[in-house]
Amino acid sequence: MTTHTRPSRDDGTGAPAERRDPRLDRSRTALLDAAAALLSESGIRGVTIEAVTSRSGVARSTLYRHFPNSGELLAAAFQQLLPPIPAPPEGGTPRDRLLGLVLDQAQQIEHAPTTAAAIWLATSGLSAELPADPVERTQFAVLRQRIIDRYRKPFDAVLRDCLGGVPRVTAGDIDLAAAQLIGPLLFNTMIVKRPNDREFCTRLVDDFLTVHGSPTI
Amino acid sequence: MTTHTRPSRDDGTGAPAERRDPRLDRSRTALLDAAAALLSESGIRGVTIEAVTSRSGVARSTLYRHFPNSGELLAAAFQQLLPPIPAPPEGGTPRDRLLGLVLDQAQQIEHAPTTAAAIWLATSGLSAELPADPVERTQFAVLRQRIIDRYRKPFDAVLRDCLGGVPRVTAGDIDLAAAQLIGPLLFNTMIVKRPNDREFCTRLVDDFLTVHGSPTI
Amino acid sequence: MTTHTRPSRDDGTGAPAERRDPRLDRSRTALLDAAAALLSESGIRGVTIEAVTSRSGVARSTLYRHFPNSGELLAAAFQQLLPPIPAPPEGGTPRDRLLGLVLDQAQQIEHAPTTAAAIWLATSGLSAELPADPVERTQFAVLRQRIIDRYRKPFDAVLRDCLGGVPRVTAGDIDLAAAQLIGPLLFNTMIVKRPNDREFCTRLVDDFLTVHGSPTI
Amino acid sequence: MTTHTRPSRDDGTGAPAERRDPRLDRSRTALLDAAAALLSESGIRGVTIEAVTSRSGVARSTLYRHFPNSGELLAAAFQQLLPPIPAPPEGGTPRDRLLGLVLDQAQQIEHAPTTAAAIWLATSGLSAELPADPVERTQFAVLRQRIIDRYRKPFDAVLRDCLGGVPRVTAGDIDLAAAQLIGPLLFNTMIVKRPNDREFCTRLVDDFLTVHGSPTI
DNA sequence: TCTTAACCGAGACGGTACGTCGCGTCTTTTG
DNA sequence: CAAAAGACGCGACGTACCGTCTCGGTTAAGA
Repeated sequence: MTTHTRPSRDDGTGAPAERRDPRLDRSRTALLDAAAALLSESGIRGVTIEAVTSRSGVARSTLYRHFPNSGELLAAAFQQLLPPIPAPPEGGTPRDRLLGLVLDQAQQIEHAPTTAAAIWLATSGLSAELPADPVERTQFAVLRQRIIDRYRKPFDAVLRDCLGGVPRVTAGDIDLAAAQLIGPLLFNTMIVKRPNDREFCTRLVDDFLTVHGSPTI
Repeated sequence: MTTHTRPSRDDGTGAPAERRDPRLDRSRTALLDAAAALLSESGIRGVTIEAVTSRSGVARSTLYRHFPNSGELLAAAFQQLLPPIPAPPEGGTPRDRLLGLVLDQAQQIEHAPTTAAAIWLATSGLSAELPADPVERTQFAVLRQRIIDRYRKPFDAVLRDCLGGVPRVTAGDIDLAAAQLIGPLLFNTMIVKRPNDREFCTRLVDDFLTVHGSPTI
Repeated sequence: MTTHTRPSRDDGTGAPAERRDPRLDRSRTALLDAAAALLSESGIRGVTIEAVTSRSGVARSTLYRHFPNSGELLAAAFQQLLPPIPAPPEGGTPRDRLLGLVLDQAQQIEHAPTTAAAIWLATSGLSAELPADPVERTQFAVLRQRIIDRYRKPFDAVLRDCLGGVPRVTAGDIDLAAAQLIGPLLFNTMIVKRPNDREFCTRLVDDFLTVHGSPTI
Repeated sequence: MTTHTRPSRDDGTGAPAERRDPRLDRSRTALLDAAAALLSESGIRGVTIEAVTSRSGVARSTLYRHFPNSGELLAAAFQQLLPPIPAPPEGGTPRDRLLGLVLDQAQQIEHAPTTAAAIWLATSGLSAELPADPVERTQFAVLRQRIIDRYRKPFDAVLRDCLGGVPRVTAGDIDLAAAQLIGPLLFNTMIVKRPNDREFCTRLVDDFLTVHGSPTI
């Protein structure tokens, strides 16, 4: 089990971590470590309150002081397991960079926790009630944003770069590109259970460029 | 609540329904009706063994004679709720037909039970153990196939038709088309929570044709 | 630990015990045995749901099918421990019989479970909310009645006998006698923590007879 | 809610209250006020550590500096709520004075906190472990003494007075009188849940005098 | 007057017990 | 003899208090 997010005082709320009771961090870290370990070992079903508390040595009541329910705990555990967003490929032709990007994403989708998190988020939205208040940044919401960023961020960089010559690259352009390039990977993985091999990815990129590629790229 | 699948003796196992105790059908139908009703009323979380039995008046033990566990019951309930696969659009230019197809799918993804089922299937694959035996055609497997068909079948018809002039339309071609046209819809719905409006769908189809459209179409 | 109430199908509700699932009796008996044992070993505080279930091997949920809460369980455990109402003394002069009666009661009050039960009942009336519905014969109510009977029954027999010549012995007479003869014992035990020795009891009886004794007795 | 005991520096330990940090008194008073208020509002069950601290604004740790556990706090709260011992009736015939006394006590037993305290004390003796060390004058012990005094003191005064002519009135005589006159009231209240009306009290006194009354009284 | 030690609020922490819900297995009784 | 009825063991949930503890911040008392 490898945890990708370094332990941090920041609890994802963006609040400045001025002076806090250090015990809060201690117990929170212990909880997240245990939860993440259980998650990667036994899957979603393994992340029970009982298992997490007994493994971490943290008391039940303390757990509930950090997370309002088991869903939030799971969301936090997923965050713990998400690998950092890979740096977008920098050198080479625009085609190379786009291809690198798509291959990166394909690999991430292969990576269990990432997809699991994405799908779990979607499921939760259907089966359970979401926290309505958008202000309250729950772990659930944080996780959602991280998942989106994971798809979105690399495109921001590369596309903004590749289409640099073009006056305006709107957000809509990027959204469309992400949908067209990542969506098919998702479809393969989720629905038809087919692997995203290099050939498939190349095809996606080339088709994309056929349509959107300005002569300059 | 509307049930889309007519009550049938066929339990999805493909077994010939020759001579069976009629009581078996009675209780099975009652269970499925109750489960489907609960599913559409209260969502996945509402489909509990207790709720289904008490609502259907069928005994617990009888339920377990039909479904090995609550997951299978849920899968069956989803099937009950899935609308029939829409007939692929027939008239018009290939572009019109493709667009009709994509709009259909966009609408289906909007339709809660369908997406819910798809996502739940994906989640289950992650969190729970799947029935390993591929021979045993569980309701789970049946549901998976129906979901796939739902995406795949219409493309079979339309593409095979549109590209009729071309010597070979391989299965791979169809898979690619489905991935490129449906994947983005899925991405929008699941990840970024954006609606699939008509403009977006049109764009997908046009881009697809720009690349794959032979002069004939 | 000795249990004074024989195991019985009757659960105190007075319902005829026609044909019942024998498992109900099995688990109920196991629960009551465990609870009574814990009660006599560790006192009221020892009768926790956890302790009772783990000791009896009966599941939590089963316990709650028999007793709506831990209070009712405790009440039932007390019943289990109450010794049977002693047969009122029969031979001898009225004075002898009354004295025997009072000595009996003094001894009972010495007997921990009986007093504990009585006092616990009183406490519950103060600290917790009693089941309001008098129809619903909870274990709590049953226990209360048994405690009252324990004081009242022997007097019924003896007084009715002693004052036999007198045309009417009203319920009020018996109530008064019980209060005057048992009350002081209670006072000694509860408030001033003094023992009820033979001398004290004799004194009570003699004083009582001085006042109420007709020439005939 | 009326508190019968004036706020005092004396914490019942008998220690001389020479020079003390005034903050100690401040927090102690706040705690007792809150505890007494909660007790009279919500009964014994309402006097929790959390409720008392949050209501009084006193910190948990401060509370535990004053009271070793929640039982002691409750005992102190009871003391706070006990009305002062009523002055024994002075004028009139001995019979009048005795009757006044008994009616007073009957009324006190009606008064919730007093009985509650008495019964709670009795219960605690059964269910929990008492502080073994007799030297340490806990609030618990103090409360016990106050409850006893409450029954005993008035009798001391009246009986010593009434039987003044008689050479010796022993402590035993007074104990007996208290038991015979108060015990029945207790019995009525605790066991048979019957009210102590004036007729009953009169009867008790008259019977008592029939036996113990010298010709002079 | 200025320290400095006691006292304080706030509340995190490990525990124990509660009462609830859902599962999948099983027995008993009935139509 | 199969279906209903539902008891049963199990395991997880979220809540409520307890008594201990660690924090800094204030404040009264002695230098």
